[in-house]
Amino acid sequence: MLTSPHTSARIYRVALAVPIFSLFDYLAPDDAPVCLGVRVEVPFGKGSKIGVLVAVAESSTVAEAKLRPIVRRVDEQPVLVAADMALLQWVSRYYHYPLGMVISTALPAGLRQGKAAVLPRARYYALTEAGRGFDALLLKRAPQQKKLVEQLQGQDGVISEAELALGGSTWRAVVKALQDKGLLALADAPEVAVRAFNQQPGLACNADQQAAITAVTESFGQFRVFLLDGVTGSGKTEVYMQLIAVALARGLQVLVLVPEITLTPQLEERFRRRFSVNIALSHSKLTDTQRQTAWLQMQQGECAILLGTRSALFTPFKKLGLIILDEEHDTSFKQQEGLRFSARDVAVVRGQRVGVPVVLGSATPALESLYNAEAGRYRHLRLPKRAGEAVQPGLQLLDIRNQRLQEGLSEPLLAAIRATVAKGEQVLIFLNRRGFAPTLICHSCAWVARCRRCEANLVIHRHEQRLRCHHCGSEQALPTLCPACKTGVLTALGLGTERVEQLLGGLFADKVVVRLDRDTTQRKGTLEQFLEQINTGQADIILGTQMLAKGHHFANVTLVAVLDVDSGLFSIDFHAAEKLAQLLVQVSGRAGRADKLGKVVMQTRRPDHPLLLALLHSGYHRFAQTALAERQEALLPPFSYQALLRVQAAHADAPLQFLAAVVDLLAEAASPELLVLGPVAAPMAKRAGLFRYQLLLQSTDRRLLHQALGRLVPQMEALKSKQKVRWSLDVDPVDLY
DNA sequence: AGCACGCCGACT
DNA sequence: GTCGGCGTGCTC
Repeated sequence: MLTSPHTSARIYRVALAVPIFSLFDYLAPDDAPVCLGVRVEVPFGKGSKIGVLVAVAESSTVAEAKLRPIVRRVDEQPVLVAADMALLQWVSRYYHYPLGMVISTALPAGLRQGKAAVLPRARYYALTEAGRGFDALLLKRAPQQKKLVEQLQGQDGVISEAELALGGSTWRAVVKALQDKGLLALADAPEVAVRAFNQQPGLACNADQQAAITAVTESFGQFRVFLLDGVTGSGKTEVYMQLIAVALARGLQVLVLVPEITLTPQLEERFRRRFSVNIALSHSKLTDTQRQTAWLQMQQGECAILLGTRSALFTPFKKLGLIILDEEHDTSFKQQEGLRFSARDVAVVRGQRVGVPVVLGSATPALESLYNAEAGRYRHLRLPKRAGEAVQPGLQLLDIRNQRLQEGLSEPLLAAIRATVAKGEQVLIFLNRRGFAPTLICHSCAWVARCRRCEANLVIHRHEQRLRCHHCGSEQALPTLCPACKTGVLTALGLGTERVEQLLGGLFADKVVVRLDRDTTQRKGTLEQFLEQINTGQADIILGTQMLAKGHHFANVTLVAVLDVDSGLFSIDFHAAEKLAQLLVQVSGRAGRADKLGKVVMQTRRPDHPLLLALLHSGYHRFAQTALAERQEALLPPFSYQALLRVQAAHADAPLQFLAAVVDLLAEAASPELLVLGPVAAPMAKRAGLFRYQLLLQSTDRRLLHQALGRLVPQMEALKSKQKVRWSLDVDPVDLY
């Protein structure tokens, strides 16, 4: 026999969304032309699944009897072209995550399920031959028709229904009338619908902004990373918009990534006012259909700008020309479960592969970005001046040792609040802990309310009269009597936003106190309502958590208070200092807009702490230098590379057994350049009923680390002790918890 | 990840 | 007697 069935059959290699590090082989239909990147439906176990065809082979290592034919080919055209697929394959290798799972995070839900990859038909109109030569003055009695004809004559192109709708609600009648006159007709979709007509002129830029715009513009058409390092209010957004204008004028699409959904409406509004092109949005608050539409619009070139969060990074583009990533230091760009990718890092890789400039913007760049800029890998563009009249607010430390505190607020701070609201100005108070108090303790027997499933205390939510675990979500009614000794008085220990709100409400009874945290903004639209209330001056004191620090500008805030700086100073995670510094600077950026001088007060028991002093006296960049020097000394990232192996199991000893086996495996391929730290119990050793341990791998040689991981992953898959645990690998972790 | 099979508790 | 709990095993 010259050919065995094994080698004569054509094999499709298909990526499926299952947590297995291999492709699945199927018998290909022998007549069909091969087209990589199309979706196929394949039999899988009892049922069937949708996967993506990633390779074709002549033979398979899978036993012949196991091979089954595909059910059907879903797409005519690939949903992912070679370049998209290459990026996803890189992501799969770098994060050591199965390709099928990577693809599944890149595809919108509908496409994952096998729905047709078709856009709701968008219709376009263009002038007819007669229309192009028509004297528009003859339409002077129909001003809207005249306007449209002139507009289209001026730009010599097509216009979409969406674009027409921007011109007013009567567009259908206008189009109908012009069609009846033979001046306008349906047209084909344009190649790339990114014409920036009706673009509003940009604002005047200062020299620094202009230099940044010029530098990036000169890099169009080639890969280069720019770190746009500009203090709050220095006009980064204007730089983005002028760069977008350049891209649009060249018929290129732009990807804009922001860390949080709350930031998209503001940016979207500014973009829409400036550019009358189609802008697609992609973030988790949209429906699956909306996200899929955005995805297909970008892929097919129907939209010029995509504005989105982390997951929008994988959207395929027809003609990508520029990537902008705002607030690049923000850790929301790092996905914290499943495929733990950094949208910032992958954006840089994407820019490199496609050959386009990548702009990373921040007032407080991540230490690794500053390091990359210093090393010459990124071009450092500085915007040191605030645009307009605004003055950088003054940071000041308030030593609260030996001070009498009322619910965590010192007397000098209360006096400052009093003085500020008396002037009719607003106060922003920042406390990164929601709920009423983090601990409920019995005054007589010292019983503490603990979560049964986690190694954590339950948080008191007094308004709802509940105890809640902020780690697993379990909750119960707030007891009135100590469950242990049945006699003691239960006392609330510590500070949460709810408690501070209550104090302020009492002390400033004639003022409006607004609390902004996950508990008060749960319902859709409430955040927007609060922000509106604040911006129209109907709030005097604004109190809240993290969410206050991001992106919002409060024009009338002249005093910002940070209540618990110290909790950020003493952490086992070496990232904590950097995050605290960024937070303080970002928070301070919310104060002192326009003509009003702002002040930022930080309560601390460590007024001599070097980090606080560096930040206070020399600013963020000097702090960053100091912190980078410390990291270099300790060979921590960015001077080394890390991967964290997290393991959890229902049984207490299973994770350690597994990790002991992993350590043995690593020892076989021992290298002095590869540090194996651990295994240790996770900082929260039990969470949601599962016992957690971790192992940290570190090396100054990135290639070496990834080689070790590449060997380790299949070995871990083969371990017998694997069956009792769940493990996940976090490459470049930003959170060592 | 799903989705089966498979052996031990509280219910009609 | 069975409905169903989630342990573990497999998917080309």
